[in-house]
Amino acid sequence: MPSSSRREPVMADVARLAGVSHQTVSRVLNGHPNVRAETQTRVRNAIEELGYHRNLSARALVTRKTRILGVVAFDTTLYGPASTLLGIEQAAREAGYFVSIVSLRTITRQTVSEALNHLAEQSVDGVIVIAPQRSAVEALADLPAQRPLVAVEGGRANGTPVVCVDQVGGAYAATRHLLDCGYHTVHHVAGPLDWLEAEGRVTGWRQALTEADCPIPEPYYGDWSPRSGFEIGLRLAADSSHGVSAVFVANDQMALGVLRALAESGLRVPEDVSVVGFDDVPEAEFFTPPLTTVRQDFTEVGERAIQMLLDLLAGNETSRRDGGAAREVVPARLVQRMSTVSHP
Amino acid sequence: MPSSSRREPVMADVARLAGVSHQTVSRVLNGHPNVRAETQTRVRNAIEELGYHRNLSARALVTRKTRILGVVAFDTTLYGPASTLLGIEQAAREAGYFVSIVSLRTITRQTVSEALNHLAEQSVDGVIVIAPQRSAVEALADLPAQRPLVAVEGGRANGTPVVCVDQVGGAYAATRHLLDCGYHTVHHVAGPLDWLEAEGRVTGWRQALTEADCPIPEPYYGDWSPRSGFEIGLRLAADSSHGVSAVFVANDQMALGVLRALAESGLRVPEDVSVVGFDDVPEAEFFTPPLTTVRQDFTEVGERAIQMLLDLLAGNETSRRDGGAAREVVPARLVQRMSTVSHP
DNA sequence: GCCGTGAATGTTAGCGCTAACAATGTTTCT
DNA sequence: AGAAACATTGTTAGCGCTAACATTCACGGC
Repeated sequence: MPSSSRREPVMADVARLAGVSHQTVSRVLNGHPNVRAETQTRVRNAIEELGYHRNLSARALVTRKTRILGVVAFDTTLYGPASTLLGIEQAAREAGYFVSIVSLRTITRQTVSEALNHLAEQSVDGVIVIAPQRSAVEALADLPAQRPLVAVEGGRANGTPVVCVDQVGGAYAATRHLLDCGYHTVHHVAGPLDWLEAEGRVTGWRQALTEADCPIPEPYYGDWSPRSGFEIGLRLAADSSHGVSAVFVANDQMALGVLRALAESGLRVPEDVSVVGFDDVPEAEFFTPPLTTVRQDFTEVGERAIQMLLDLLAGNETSRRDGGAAREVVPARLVQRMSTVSHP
Repeated sequence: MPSSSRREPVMADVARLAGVSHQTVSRVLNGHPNVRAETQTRVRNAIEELGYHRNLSARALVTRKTRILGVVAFDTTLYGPASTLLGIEQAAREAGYFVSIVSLRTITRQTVSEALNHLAEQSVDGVIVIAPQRSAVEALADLPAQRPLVAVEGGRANGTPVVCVDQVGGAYAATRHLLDCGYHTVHHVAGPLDWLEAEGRVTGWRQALTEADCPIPEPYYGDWSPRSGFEIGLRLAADSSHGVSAVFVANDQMALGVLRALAESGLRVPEDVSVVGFDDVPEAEFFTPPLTTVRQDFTEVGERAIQMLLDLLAGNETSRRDGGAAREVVPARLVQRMSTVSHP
């Protein structure tokens, strides 16, 4: 079987077959302008015939560009990060880049730094960090920024460009919606405060209450898990005698736990308590009852992050770390379902 | 700022600083045995001092190994694929490999083939395909297998090594559990039949019923989404007059829809109908009621897949496509919660 | 004391590609 | 017509690394 033992064809093989120099093959491959149409065809046919494809290592060695983008992500089993990652990967591939991922189990300065080193080893052309926690942001701030970098949900530490969802606006809309339902105030089940998303949602919630001149109850703090939502839900139920009747929960998973706790405590949603979540996971529509929540367009976030990173690469580092770092905000919008109802 | 304009250090720089040849540096880096301890230290110090790290493109060019593994995945926003991907990535990184992913929106022969081409362009050392659909398996079978490949949930088409969860056993356990609760038979809400997982679960369910000599009702077919579960749930509720009272649903998302539909139809779970799901997503514990389901250890699957692929790479293609392709089966286990109850 | 052995290091030759320059033809302008 | 411009192709020199071979030195057996 000679064909299987033959080595992969290289540019010189194509050149020989097409009767040109290897440089001409390179020119065809790279779309250089000054190649005769007839020569192009001959080269392309030879490429086709041999099943040739470029050796990217050799190319990267001389161009100093790997066309690999690195992504650092945290807890990719959650709907949000997973969707963002998907958007990133598809946009990157579309643009002719490869995506190398590093998933973190925990976010600390050290793990973030290790992840970036791992990607640096690979000489990625640029990095996207899905960095929802304050510690990640700090880790980024500390690190020498040798390489184009875009943060997703990352705050604006040290002038890193950022793409994020309008957490404040989404939370404001959720809270406003509950106030519009006729409640005197809205309780809040927040996420862990070292998460920027949690903080933004607290801010939006508080802002809506302040504007409407409502009392601002102490928020409850969960850890995003259904379990924490459940436990807080039990406390909410106990407190409901003294007026808990509208709750804005910082994510859908905790909202699920809250719903469950309220049900177990004999409270009906939305008749006794109205609940709003955040994320709009695919399941939210089928909770009991279907959850009114705030939709985030994660795919859009991923696409914009890649776009920003590509701009950075094209602009050859221009406008980076010049104090005027870009910040793109993707809007969030309320999706009304059945866990909220107008209240007399 | 001279330090910022200075180019990245290369092996020769390290060699100069350590007073050795570049080859000795290479030997230290690659753990060759015959280097004096004192020399090693000098080299390592020089590496440290310069912040040197190898240029992997140059290395790959000569070794013909990129140390990149490719992963082709489908719908990574689902809990299962996302978890598997996570396990794969972490195990690969542990082993000193990089992971390049390609996410597919749809699985067809063409998209799978394109994804593999994309990875081939990058000269990945090996590929893992998370290939839960029959069409993916067929696409793999068609493709020239130039490169070590492991399939996850992929059937055993054409002798590709496979890692998968014991779908049949899990479904059997779920069905058996419902029979043990005292039901005369168990209805099944299946996934789309071109998914191997759906097929395996149907098989396990049917097997348990056959063994117990129970009537085998026609399964309902959904598309994994909560919505399809909901719609089927409404039909189940309508049918419940003639005896639907135990349901095994092929995944937790559809089970959620079923629960919702039953509740809307005024049927209580588990008093009127018992329901078992499949997957054990983190939310399952907080459904209304908490869902009895079958847990799959996706992380384990990912780790084993990497292990298998590394073995393949180490064994230098041995034992590949020799008819005796490996097949590892990861057990699934029933998690009892509150959506099932013993029935008189 | 001489030689074989092996440990420790250095030297050389590419891997396959692109950038830079060189060498041709082919227009086009004056 | 001659020169200047341009289009088209070829030639050469590395990019930074590892494999293979070459060299040096120390040591033990005879």
